[in-house]
Amino acid sequence: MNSEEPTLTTSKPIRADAQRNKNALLEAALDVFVTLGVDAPVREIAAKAGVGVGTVYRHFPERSDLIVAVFCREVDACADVAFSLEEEHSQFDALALWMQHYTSLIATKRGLAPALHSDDSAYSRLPSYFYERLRPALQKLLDGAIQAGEIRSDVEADDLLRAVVNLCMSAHDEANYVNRMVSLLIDGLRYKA
Amino acid sequence: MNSEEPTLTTSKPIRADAQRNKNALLEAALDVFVTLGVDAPVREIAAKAGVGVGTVYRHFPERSDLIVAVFCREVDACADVAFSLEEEHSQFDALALWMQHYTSLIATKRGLAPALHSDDSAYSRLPSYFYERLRPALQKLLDGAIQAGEIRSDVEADDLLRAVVNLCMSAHDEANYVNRMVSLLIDGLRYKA
DNA sequence: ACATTATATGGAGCAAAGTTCCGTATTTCA
DNA sequence: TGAAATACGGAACTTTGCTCCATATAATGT
Repeated sequence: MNSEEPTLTTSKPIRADAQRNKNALLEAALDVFVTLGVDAPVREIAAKAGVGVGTVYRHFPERSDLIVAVFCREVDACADVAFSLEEEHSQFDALALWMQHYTSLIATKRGLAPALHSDDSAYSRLPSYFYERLRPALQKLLDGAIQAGEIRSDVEADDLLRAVVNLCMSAHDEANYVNRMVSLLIDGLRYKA
Repeated sequence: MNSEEPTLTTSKPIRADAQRNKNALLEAALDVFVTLGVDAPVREIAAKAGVGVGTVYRHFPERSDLIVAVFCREVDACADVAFSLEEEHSQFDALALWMQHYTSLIATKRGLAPALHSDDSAYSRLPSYFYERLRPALQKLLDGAIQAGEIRSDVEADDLLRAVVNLCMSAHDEANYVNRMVSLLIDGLRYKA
């Protein structure tokens, strides 16, 4: 839905070049994380974004802040997809397609699932952001499908979100396994439609 | 059960001081891991064991080998406890006490649960060791309690082992929560004794 | 007991990666 | 256009995994 600076408490106007660099950094980081994993060196990301390391640390005081920012951005995008899917598909299809989309988010971004369960305080705000952003999106799809009589009504959004995270946690690189299990979950929703 | 050098393929006899240092290292590492976490610097462990870093790397070519060795040792100890408990308690009590012991193993050793689910190839041999060592121990206790008519008979050892790992994964530092859930699991076993 | 040899040790030093600092460059605004 | 505010780059510092090798220690045969 929204995409730009969410901070309504904008005390100071951000300089144009700073904003540009921040975006470039987020894009470069996503790219590098997918390729090299979240443990990729900061210098690598800085180089890919065409900035110096100093710039990275101005925007993201530490490594983990950059990781969190990238993940939050992806979570936002994933949540937003729910609304566009709902406009272009039947209730159930929208739900099924979203679950697929969500699953690939978790499966593709190595390090997201671990970060969600990390005891490192640097990642402590991730879980709440994650669930509070995605829960309403999925809930909306579930409600729609329930209203349409396409799925059962006793399923919690959180349970589904967690289930996928957990499945991906213990099944690295086994995309087929994960897809099979997620399909099974979705089919389970239709039981006693 | 066993405790000493398990390698039957002992090609060369190990020098006495080497063995001593290796043990000191394992002990120091466990200590440091519990205090500082598994990310503690190697130098710290070497210092605590009273050896140089070179010695650490002779015995454990890389950091992760030391971590794995420490965890395997703990797993061995935990499996062994099953037998002594069985001798001194009723079947059900032995089972309950062991589950408690096992739970604290997982909950206390930060980094064990994550390592079990890590996609880092350095930890790839941990999961199989873990389950293959603990499954028989728990199975024995379960069978005993089943024979005594104290618990139901349709529960898999693996399921219980995994359940505790998963519970601890998503509940850092919430010992109370974990204990409550594990108690619930154990009570569940008695349902329809 | 001692010499010989195989093995193990310690810790300086190297390399990689996170983070800081500050002189310089760019943007903003009047 | 000029001054003030802000941001930038990247050298340098720190931490940490790991290697190397001159030295020390244990095992073994005499």
